[in-house]
Amino acid sequence: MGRTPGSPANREAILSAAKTYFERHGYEGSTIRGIADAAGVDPALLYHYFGSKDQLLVAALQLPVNPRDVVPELLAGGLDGIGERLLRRLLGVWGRDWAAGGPMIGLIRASATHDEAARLAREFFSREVMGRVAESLDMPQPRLRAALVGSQLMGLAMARFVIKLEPIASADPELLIACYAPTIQRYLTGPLPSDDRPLPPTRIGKGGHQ
Amino acid sequence: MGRTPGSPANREAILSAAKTYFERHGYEGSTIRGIADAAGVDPALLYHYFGSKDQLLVAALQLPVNPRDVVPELLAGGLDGIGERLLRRLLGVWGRDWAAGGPMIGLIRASATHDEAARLAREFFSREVMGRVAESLDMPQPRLRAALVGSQLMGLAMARFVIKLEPIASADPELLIACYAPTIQRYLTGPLPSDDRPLPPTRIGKGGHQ
DNA sequence: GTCTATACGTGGATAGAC
DNA sequence: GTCTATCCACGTATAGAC
Repeated sequence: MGRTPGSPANREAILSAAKTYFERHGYEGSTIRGIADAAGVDPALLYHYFGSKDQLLVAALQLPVNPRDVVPELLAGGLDGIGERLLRRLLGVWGRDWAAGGPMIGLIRASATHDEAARLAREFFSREVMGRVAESLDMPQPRLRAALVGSQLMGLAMARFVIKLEPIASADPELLIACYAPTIQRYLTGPLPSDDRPLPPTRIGKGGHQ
Repeated sequence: MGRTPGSPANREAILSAAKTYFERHGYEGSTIRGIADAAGVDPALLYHYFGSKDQLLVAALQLPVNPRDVVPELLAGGLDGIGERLLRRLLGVWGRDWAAGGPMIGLIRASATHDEAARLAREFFSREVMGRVAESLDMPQPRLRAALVGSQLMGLAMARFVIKLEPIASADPELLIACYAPTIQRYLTGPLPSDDRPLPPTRIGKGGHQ
């Protein structure tokens, strides 16, 4: 997608600093001045490049990998063991501690206090992730399934990186994979309750598309 | 435990307002002035009663039900169907929308940006919840099990109340119970990976107590 | 117990020189 | 493109009158 307008010396530094800053402190906890300091540039530059704190947030939280590519790639391997592959991939991206590259953590953190970040996360999840899954997953109620998966992954992220709940926080990735894979697998391919009994008027999975 | 010192007219109003305020806006998003306004009192009163914003937070986030009582109560019903009972109980407390009484949501929200809140959540979870579970649950690796449960519950809370991810956000509680109960049940009573293969030196469940 | 006034810092954002 | 200076709003917290 070409190059974003104006990518000289410091723009990347700002973006990189903003990424880890939002990741650790959330939205309100992050300050323009603080990010500027971390990037080693003048605060005014952030406005010059991004206009506002909000816009810096959305710029910083662009994911390094596009689910548009990843989701089909994971599904291409077949439904068997997809839970395990998904987890292994994700934990690889997140890293063990605060290695850069976990803007999703930043998004989660920011979502907790900042409404726009929550909206961002919601729309991203609904459109990019759940949409893709719904397209490719040959199962009833794909949106519900994707949301269930998302909820468990968010919980894992919270426990491991935000709350730092032991033993999850410092557990070996393989242990986490082994623990969570069956859950993810069931959410994606297992039986779901409303297969049996019809649902109250919450219109779920009705209409089939999206 | 008796009565906290100085419980006149407005103290309860402040506490109640602070509860819902932290619940919705997290820690940094909540302001002394805002809480005071919501409670209909003067900002200075908050300092008079609680001393600081931090102390107000810990006062406001005292859970209405004590896990010390709830955990044994749930376990008393036997291991069969404990996942479902746990979920039903929890969703009942949380309510459908922003009915007061969900300080746990506030704690989660605040934890995302405020380190002390995260520490609070961690210690509360480790000591109060996981400790109780470990005592009463006759299963190997009780701490890991409790943490897994916690992670899924946090994820559910995030999806339903913070990110508002559909269809989870507006789903009928019974649907959620049906979806999540098997997961919780497996985390509590199902087989866990490290029953088979020994773990890397992350010392989990080794030593047995706390 | 309750409120007014205020100190003091810090945050986001802008104007304009270089 | 980069930096200095600055505006202005709002945050926590305190002192002290009533």
